Amino acid sequence: MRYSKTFIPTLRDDPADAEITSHKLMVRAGLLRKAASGVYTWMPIGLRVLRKVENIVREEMDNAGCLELLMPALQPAELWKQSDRWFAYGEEMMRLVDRHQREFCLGPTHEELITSIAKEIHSYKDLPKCFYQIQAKYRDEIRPRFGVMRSREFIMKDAYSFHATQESLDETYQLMQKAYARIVERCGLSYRVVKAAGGLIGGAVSEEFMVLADAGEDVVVHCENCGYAANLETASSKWHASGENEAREARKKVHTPNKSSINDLAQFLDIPKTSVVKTLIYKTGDSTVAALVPGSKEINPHKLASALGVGEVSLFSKEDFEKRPDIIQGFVGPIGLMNAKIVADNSLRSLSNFVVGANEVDHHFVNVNTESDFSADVWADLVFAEEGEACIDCDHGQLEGVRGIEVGHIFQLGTKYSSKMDAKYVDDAGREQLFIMGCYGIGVSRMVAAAIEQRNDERGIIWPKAIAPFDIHLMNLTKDEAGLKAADEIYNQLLDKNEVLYDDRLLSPGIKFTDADLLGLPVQIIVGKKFAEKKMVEIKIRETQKRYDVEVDKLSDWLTALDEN
RNA sequence: CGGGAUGUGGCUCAGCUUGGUAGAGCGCAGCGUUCGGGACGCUGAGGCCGCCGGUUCAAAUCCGGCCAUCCCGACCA
Repeated sequence: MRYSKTFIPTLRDDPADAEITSHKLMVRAGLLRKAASGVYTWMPIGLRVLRKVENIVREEMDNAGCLELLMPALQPAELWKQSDRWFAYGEEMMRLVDRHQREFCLGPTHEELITSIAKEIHSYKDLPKCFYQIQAKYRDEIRPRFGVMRSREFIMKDAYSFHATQESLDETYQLMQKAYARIVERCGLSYRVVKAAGGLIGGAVSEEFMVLADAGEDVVVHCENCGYAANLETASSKWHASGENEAREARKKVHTPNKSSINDLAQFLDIPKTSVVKTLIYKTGDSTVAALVPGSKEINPHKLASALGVGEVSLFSKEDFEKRPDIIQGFVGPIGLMNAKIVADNSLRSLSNFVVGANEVDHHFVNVNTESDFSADVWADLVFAEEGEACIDCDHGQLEGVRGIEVGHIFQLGTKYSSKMDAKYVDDAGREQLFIMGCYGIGVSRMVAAAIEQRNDERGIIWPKAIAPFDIHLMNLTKDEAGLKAADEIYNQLLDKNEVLYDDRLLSPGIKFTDADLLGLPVQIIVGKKFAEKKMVEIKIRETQKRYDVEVDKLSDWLTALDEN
């Protein structure tokens, strides 16, 4: 492609509304333009990158035996009402009404639609089946952010598998896991696979593919020793509460004037923060939940929600406390608490003689012990794992935290959707059975941003070859006939084996160099003054900035050698 | 939705405190000189100062409302 014939509007300044590197570079290099918050145009050169990622994904899905189809983005409300997600999805769903007042949404995901299609699989003999599509998804994010990293319209590859048995699902799940690993590797990115929370999609087994980058919105907790890795939302650790093995003493109520914070209270009573147990009041639906965790640890609301088997919990607000005058903010405790489910962190089992609120202004109980003083309705791991704590799997490795960008997520769904939507096949005994399902998503547009986030320098983007918009950036710096002709010839030759961007513009060299580094194609070939003198061109490797002078005749050998290592 | 900030040619911004002629750099067009890391000179085009209303002889500037955009939190590919 001749530069003069394409359209790559590059910018000198960072756009004012971009915060992170990948977003700034995507706009500056002319890949992306904003239409509205979280809604973007993929410019010609950006689209080339997107298509390359799509094609890698497509190849790997096809190799894994998946079938590509294309479902509509526009979906009728009825389907979503069958699965109850018309309500559960809430504000995040883009909804619209047609001229006949029929309700629709723009699909945030396609479990319902694909399940309705899968109903045409009637026999176990036709299982398993895995379908996928690459298509725009719509989610009315509370806060779109960071360009296409978190946008409201984005390109996703979503796949859905249907099975007769759990074993079959396991097999496909493993296959998809391998395919996903290959996709991220082929895109040239370093990543980690982590245990994940199911979220709104649901399901018991779920893993995320995280591209490692400081600008990532997620924190990956991992163990260098055994390779354990999990999203901070679900990560667990081994840590020890103090006060184990102490002789249990009798509970006592003490006066603690204005000491409602953990810090103040620990100081006032002269005890470690681990011995103060905080009681946090949450609501979920109409019910009230009291969550007990050691004062030194942060509660993880995701874990609380899954311990309760609900989608979401929210902390009591001022208004909630006003409605429950029996719950006294700052002095809440499990003893004598009415009409609230008590969920306690597992660590409290090995903690004795701790402190809790007395449900009375300015009072706490000391020397509290589980079993003798109160009992929990649910025991669970409720706290965030922290850096430096011992690994839950191997016991002796230390946990570390790194930031990552979630580019893929795979789930085992079980019969969650097939049961709601009554999707069945007939088994070998002639009986109807619900499909067992899995689903597998890759953020294709996000992958592009993640790649830039991981690979850039102060000059611009450094594309991995597999997803670069072109392979070679050829530029002609000469103005004389001979140089022009030579550059044209080199361009035509290179086209046989490469995708070439040929900067044929009549501009000063500085502009061409700067644009080339900003665009970040892996290899630059420069036809300049050495051509007139010695019939030589210069090859520059974008990543290393290293330059090599090469005779024109040897150019193709050189490029072949470059490809091979 | 809560907290913070911003809106002025295509882009990045100044001007607003103290009301009175709309500015700079870059980009764009033309001419000339340059030509290996965003060259230079001259000339020129381009702006309902986010929108609506108010105050005033007079509003980019002061006041009110709305809208849009960005950042921090809950959401997630």
